[in-house]
Amino acid sequence: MNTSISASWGRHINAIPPQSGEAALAPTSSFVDGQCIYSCGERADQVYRVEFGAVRVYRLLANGRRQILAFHFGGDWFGLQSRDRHSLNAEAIGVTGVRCIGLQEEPLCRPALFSAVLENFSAAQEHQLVIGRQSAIERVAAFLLEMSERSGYSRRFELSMSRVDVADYLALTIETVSRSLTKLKHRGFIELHGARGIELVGYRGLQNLCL
Amino acid sequence: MNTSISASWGRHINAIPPQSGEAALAPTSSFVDGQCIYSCGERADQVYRVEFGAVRVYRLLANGRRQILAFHFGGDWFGLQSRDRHSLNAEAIGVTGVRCIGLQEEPLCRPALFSAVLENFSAAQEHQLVIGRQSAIERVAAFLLEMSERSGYSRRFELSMSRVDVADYLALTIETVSRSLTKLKHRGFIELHGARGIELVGYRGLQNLCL
DNA sequence: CGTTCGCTTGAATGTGTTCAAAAGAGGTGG
DNA sequence: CCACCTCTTTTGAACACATTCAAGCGAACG
Repeated sequence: MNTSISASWGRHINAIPPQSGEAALAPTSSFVDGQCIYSCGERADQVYRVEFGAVRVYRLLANGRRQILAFHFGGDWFGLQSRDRHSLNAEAIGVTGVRCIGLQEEPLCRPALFSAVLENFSAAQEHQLVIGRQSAIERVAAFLLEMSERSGYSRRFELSMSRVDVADYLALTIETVSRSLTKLKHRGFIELHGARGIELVGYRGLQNLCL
Repeated sequence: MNTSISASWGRHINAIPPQSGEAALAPTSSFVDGQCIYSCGERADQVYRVEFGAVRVYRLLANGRRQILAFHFGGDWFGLQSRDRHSLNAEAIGVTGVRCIGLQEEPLCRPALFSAVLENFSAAQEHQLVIGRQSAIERVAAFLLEMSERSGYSRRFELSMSRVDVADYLALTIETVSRSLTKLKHRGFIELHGARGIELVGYRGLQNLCL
């Protein structure tokens, strides 16, 4: 159920009701794969933090194309907007737990939020560089390094997202992503274990590709 | 002196010394065209606000390519980083006045700064979309609309930057930018007045191109 | 065992890049 | 004021890279 551009879920189907005390201030909602966390046009009166699983933040264009602006994993804050309405969509990737915090309860200028935005901003800039000035194989290499870093710099890890997601994140097609992965394998930089399993053999080599 | 990737200026050559009172807290420095405001690796202990002129924020890649991440104009804040050192470069475009504010004097979480970062973040995301999922002519159209908006939605305006800057902002080559402008002219969307003068004839048409 | 879905591979096409040259614009000096 | 120079921009033709369309493969599931 990953090809959920057209078949999108409603909001908060499985939302865990807020409990008394601490949980009321920061309730955790659970989402299934492809389920919408918030969508473009809704009021942006909450910020979110990933507890487990992963989240994709994206926007759809008129021609039907999709650009994923960011992936968020455990501990990441997301959902902060400059205006009062969301201009993007957020969906769960796999079973995902998200802590929601109302902005009225939370001082907007809390240091943690501030650095969260700066972190998001920095990541967006980094990604601008990748999709702006890197070739297909370099983008895929950069992506793998980013995912490795996000999973604690592990040499072997499982991608939590499908090829479609990777392609829409890197502004490529799934075919080009697939071809680039094959090239990286043939050049001895990576080893593929099934569709999602990645092993970085030539870490240095990958880094050299990206800059 | 716009081709100043290799021939870069030193910092603060024309920096106006801080004056007593209010100016000491927020001194305004003046920069000439192409002059460096801050560069990658320097300590990021200040935030900046454009008083007049324009600023380009960019990064150079190993292969010599440049990606301009943002242009900043009068009133815009820039220079905020998540880490303590700049990961980007900032240069003046034309004669430019910049107000510098030390971060130690300024509470980092001031609402104005917070919304400035959100604004920057939002612009970066918007730009990700443009360079990720738009064709050359759509990017140029989006750029012209952005510049028009930045100059108070005027139908007729002068670009403050060269074609090289436009190209490096849109992740294209100068040739492609030039060709796209010509196409837009032939399609009756714009009128060109010299190299920098732009007149938007078909505002609606341009908007339809972008989404 | 057959179907479905996601991924990979192949061939043709198209869009943007690269290299090269010409045309404009702006500035200086005679 | 015009000629000349330089730098930017435009235009042209060949090329490269990613996309598109199409088919084949493999794993998961009923």
